[in-house]
Amino acid sequence: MDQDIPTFKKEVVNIVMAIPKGRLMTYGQIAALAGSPRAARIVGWIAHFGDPNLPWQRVVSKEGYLARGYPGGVSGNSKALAREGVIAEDYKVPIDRLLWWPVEK
DNA sequence: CGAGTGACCGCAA
DNA sequence: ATTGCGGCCACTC
Repeated sequence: MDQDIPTFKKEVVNIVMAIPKGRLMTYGQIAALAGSPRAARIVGWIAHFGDPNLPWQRVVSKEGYLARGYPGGVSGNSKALAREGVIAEDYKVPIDRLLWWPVEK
């Protein structure tokens, strides 16, 4: 199907929207799945001007640190995650065991 | 049309 | 370990 350059953006949105509750994903991961492993910045840009309806709260940095531009700051992000059962300690989440992979076995 | 920015990541020194 | 820079795509001025 006319993937027609589905616009990297569309891919990112699709992936983020597919993140299950209680799971986390990193910008680099999403960017890589979208087609560019180095376009993590674009993912961040999309988060700001893309679709605010997507669970960006489940999207964190490589080490598990919450995003900076999130509405309310990391505090709002950590609270949103806590609501889903994700324990954010020191504005950081145990991504090591909560990191979700789409092709994950 | 050209340049700059952006919620990041990876490598080099 | 920390600091600094480049890179990628899309959008705004």
